[in-house]
Amino acid sequence: MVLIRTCDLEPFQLTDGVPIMPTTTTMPTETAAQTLTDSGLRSTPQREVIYSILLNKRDHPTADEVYARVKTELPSISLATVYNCLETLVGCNLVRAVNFDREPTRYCPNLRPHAHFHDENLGSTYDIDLPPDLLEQIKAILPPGYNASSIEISFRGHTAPEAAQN
Amino acid sequence: MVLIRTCDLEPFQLTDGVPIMPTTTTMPTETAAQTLTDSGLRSTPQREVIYSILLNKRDHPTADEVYARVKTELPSISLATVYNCLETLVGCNLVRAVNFDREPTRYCPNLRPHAHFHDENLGSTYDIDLPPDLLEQIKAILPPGYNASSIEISFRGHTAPEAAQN
DNA sequence: AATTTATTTGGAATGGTTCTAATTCGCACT
DNA sequence: AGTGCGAATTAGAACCATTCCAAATAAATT
Ligand SMILES: [Mn+2]
Ligand SMILES: [Mn+2]
Ligand SMILES: [Zn+2]
Ligand SMILES: [Zn+2]
Repeated sequence: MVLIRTCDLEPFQLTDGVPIMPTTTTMPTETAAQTLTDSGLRSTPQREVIYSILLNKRDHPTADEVYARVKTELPSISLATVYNCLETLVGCNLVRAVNFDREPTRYCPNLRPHAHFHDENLGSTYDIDLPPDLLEQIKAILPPGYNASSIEISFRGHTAPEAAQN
Repeated sequence: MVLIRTCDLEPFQLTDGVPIMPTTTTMPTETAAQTLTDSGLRSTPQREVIYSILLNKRDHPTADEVYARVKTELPSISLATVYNCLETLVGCNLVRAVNFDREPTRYCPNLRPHAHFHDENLGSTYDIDLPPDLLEQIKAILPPGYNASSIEISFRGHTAPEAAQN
């Protein structure tokens, strides 16, 4: 894995030549470290590694799954720190928390407006891109006086085997 | 409160002259007892009272809130039974479980397709009716091979004081 | 280097929900 | 109406994802 930098601002990680970067509407203009310090927080190895783990495998892992993955890089990290870091990353809008019913919270670095599809057979979660016009239509069903700060759309169901997923 | 019966099939509860009934697209054709026995389950006082409590005050109560309300009618009921009954009512599609992030599950007797708005100030939850065509448009964003068995749409935000709620 | 403040850490606590095993109930069949 | 049997209720224990706590460590500031 190699760190590259585009525009002298954005450090992206290369794995097998595939650039890994946060999925934003526009190109990201800040590194995670920048976003953290901009929010008055410190850039720590734990936060950076956890963020990179979310970027590298976007399968919406739970805190436990993140814990298992980060331990290979930071063997002495604690589960409490994983929770703390994930909360911090969510707090500065680098990551989104995704919930399905009462299952453990999952974490997603995709910052574009998108819905989630949860395959009940596989337990897998997929991103479904949300057309901007549809998002507007959905917001439009709210009666006057209802001011939404966030919208969440989630599907449950099954995926056909031929719909090849990552 | 008076129990009335229309069509010799549907027992509705009258509170101050206002008929209380499940909110379905069409008029309900079965009583709760019917739906239960049709599902091979028994109609018990606990199940009936809990269902009537959900119909009478549609504020999306939690299991604890249902417990507090049902105790006035069935003082010896247990919290475990409240959970059991709610699960049973959800299982035979008389009631829907509604989740906001990791908050306690709430329960809703509105069976029409609708979204939920959660007021973060008041902690209140409101039903937002969902136009059928919009529901179709939302389903249409799924790639081929993704078969959704349920869709959930939830808003978080604040309501203006003049948007008078129940 | 010393001080200050933020972060990490292990372990305990929390709280909504589920599980367990005993009791009670509803219902079908005498 | 009484009996038997499976279903439902009950109290309390257990579960488990998450949060809290207080001590240790690390990062920034002086
Ligand atoms: Mn699942
Ligand atoms: Mn709330
Ligand atoms: Zn996602
Ligand atoms: Zn509802």
